[in-house]
Amino acid sequence: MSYHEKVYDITRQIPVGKFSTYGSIADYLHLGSARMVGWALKQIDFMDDSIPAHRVLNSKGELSGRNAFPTPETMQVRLEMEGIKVKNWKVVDYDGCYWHPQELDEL
DNA sequence: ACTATGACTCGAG
DNA sequence: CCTCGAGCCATAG
Repeated sequence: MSYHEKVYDITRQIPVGKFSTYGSIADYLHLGSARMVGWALKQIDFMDDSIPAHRVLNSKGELSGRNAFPTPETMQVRLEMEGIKVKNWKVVDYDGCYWHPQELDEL
């Protein structure tokens, strides 16, 4: 299983109304670099739109990948539809919506 | 083999 | 809030 698939696998498991970050995913999968997560995610839009890539943000809760979507607003609109408030390209309630893949092991 | 480029991150100023 | 530098590593040319 390539690391892209692992990234997609984790991304698909992010709960609705929550978001995760490149760093936490890279850390959970032991990729050694958050850049790899971002790289893997940008490959998605043209191969599988069932992956909620909009729920993966940078360490500050900012929508750094908005430009890779059809329109920059797509990412924010999807997040707000799921209940995550976004202001000036960043999550308002960071601590309240943050989700770490580590929680998969605690179930 | 080498360089440049990221949906990145963290600390310092 | 913003800028820099360093560390990161798969991919593209």
